[in-house]
Amino acid sequence: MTVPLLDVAQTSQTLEASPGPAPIVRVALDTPADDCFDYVAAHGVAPGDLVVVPFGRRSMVGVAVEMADSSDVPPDRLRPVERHIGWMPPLNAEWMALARFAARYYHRRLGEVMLPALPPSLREAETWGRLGQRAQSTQYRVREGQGDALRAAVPTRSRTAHALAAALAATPDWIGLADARALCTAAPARLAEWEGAGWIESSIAARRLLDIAPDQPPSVAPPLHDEQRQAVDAIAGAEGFAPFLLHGVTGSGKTEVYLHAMASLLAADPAAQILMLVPEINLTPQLQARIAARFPHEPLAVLHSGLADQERSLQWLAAHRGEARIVLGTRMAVLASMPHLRLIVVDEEHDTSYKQQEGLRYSARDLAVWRANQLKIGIVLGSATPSMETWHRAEQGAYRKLVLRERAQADAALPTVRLIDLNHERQRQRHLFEGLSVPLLDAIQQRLERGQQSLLFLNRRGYAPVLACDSCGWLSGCPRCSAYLVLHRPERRLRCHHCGLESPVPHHCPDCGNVDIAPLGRGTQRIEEALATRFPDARIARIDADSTRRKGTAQAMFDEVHAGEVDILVGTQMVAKGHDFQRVTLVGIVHPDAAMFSHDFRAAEHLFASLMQVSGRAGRAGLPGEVLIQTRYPDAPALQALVRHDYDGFAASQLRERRQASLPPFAYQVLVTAEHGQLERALAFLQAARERADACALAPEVQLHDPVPMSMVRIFNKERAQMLVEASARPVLQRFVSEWVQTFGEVGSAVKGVRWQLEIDPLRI
DNA sequence: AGCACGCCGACT
DNA sequence: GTCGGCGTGCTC
Repeated sequence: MTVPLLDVAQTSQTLEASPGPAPIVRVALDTPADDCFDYVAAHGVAPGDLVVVPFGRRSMVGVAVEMADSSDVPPDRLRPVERHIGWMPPLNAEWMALARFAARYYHRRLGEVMLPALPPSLREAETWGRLGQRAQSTQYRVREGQGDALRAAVPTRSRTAHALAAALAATPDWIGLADARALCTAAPARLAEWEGAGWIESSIAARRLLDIAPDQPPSVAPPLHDEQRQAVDAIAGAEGFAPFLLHGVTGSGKTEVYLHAMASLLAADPAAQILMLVPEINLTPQLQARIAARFPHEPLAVLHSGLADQERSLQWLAAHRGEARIVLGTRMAVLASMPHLRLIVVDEEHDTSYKQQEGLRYSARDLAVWRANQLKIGIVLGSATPSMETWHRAEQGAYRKLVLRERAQADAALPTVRLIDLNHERQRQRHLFEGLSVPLLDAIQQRLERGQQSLLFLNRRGYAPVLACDSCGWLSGCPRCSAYLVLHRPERRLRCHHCGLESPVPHHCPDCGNVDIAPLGRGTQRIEEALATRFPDARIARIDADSTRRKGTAQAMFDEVHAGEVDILVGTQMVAKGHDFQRVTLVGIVHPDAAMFSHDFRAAEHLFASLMQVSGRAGRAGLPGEVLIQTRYPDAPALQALVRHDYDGFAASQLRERRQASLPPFAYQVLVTAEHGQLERALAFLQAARERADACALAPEVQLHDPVPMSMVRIFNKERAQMLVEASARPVLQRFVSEWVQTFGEVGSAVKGVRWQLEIDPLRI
């Protein structure tokens, strides 16, 4: 079959021919000035379309939100839409409702949510053309005015045809690949007939359809154990909004549950799309491979910030047009347009990466839950250590709890967790070797002798966190931040991990001239070096943000570990997530104590989660695993709970404390941060804002704490202060904040030059 | 947020 | 006499 390609110009022309007056269009633009701006609509502009409009003296891309007959803006000030994207199906009402919710909830303008949610090439009108050419090649377009005829011709009793009809009813002019697939499997003859009748213009999509059914069989799904089976049945059998917490230790086979549930859904509904979120880019390649192997016939799109602009846009468009049946991505993917979304999976739901820490500070996990509720579909939140928020909701019955108690491989038991009491070690006159205790070193030695792997975890990259002068007490502080410059020995540089400042390592103390300046404390580089000294024959690898800076090195290093080419692996948080190291039988946690002194009430929760996660790397394939934790605080509840593998008990005690102290999830919080060259000004801004709060309606029901300097008070020469606002009910807090932020403009006039930000549901305080 | 206009100090 | 500092104000 020869397939005609559409060109973009032709498509735009056909669209412009469509009738209808609708003189005004409201457009969302990425500016804090307002939610929408009114324009005189061009022919064919419809809600959900991307448009280019004049704004001030430049042009901007915006989203046409709705049509209107009139505007509050005087007619002589209304300007016309310059052009609109011709070839992209409009964003649907559900997507716009999601954006609207996020804008309201996070107190941002509509356009500030909508436009950053689009891939970069769509936000820039200059790149529309090229993208259009490429994107055009994968879709069908229903000829103008033929939608009804096509609908009428769809055989009504076929389930796939129903899906097609529904899709056509939603967006009459466009058929995505998923619908075309349905058509082809349901009625290939009919498709040819319709094409013959000139109702559809087909493009390369047809060829892609043939490509998509490749020869290779799907990878064999391993048999499920009972708990997995029950979980899959529950998820697959659920109707309407169905939130699940899948609680299972590392290695209990959560991913298999996801894959089986996905398989069941994809089979049941030929148009269905599934969204799967993972915390980090690093985790996408291996999961992508696993999904592609299991579902070789299903188009899979991947969305994360590591993709080149054009590629990301094409992946996004595949999701948007319903072509991609599975979308795998990081937090940004929660805002992807997916017209046939039927199931959401949030893996490692407790992971703090789901919270965007700049710009629109959204929680992808929370938005995912909202989205599932909006669409009345299922959502699975998976974790070995659920967040207290999620756990609490599950305990309350708002989420259905699915538990995987056993490890999937019957021969893989939970690892033995032992605490190495450093106080005790010292009493026995046993000295640490570069921060490594005798029992830990012995355990590593044993693994080397047995040909097994060891993993050492510490959450500090670099060689040493600070350089110190012995004689005068000088410390290598960052001139721009209230942080120390970290020594990176291989590179012979001092680096600030907060502002990026770099300087060469000084040969003598800049204050007193003393040449005896020494690194204080230990990071991954120093531990790597120490191990190399102690175990000269061992093959040692270090995985952290420094060693994997170059693209692709992380994957290559993980591959080496998997291939058994490494004896000892040293790493940060990066090694804790997602990777199944089959031959690691020892996990050593070098220095967990810093977290015990944090002011953050979530520190214990996060410590427990990260230690539990890294512990899970030990002992997976029939070899018993051991976890050794060096600590000076062996009585810490998080460590004691870890020894007992007792998440439930730990969570119960955490929640008890939180309830007593009225902390989340028993209270709701908003953090206001202010930034200025002088701390006093930042504090003054917050104080002024606080004084305005009394005039707001719900002020008596919220608690405003004192403005205080942030714990990292200075970054890049900006002093930062914060003020915490709390209430016992979310709606109260939301309504209060909505009213209160409107006074911030006046506050800004009173205390000038201060940059402020609102963070809803802050994670770190 | 951008990006203008607008009104006061050091330079050819 | 101009270049440029960022204070104030607007964008349909």
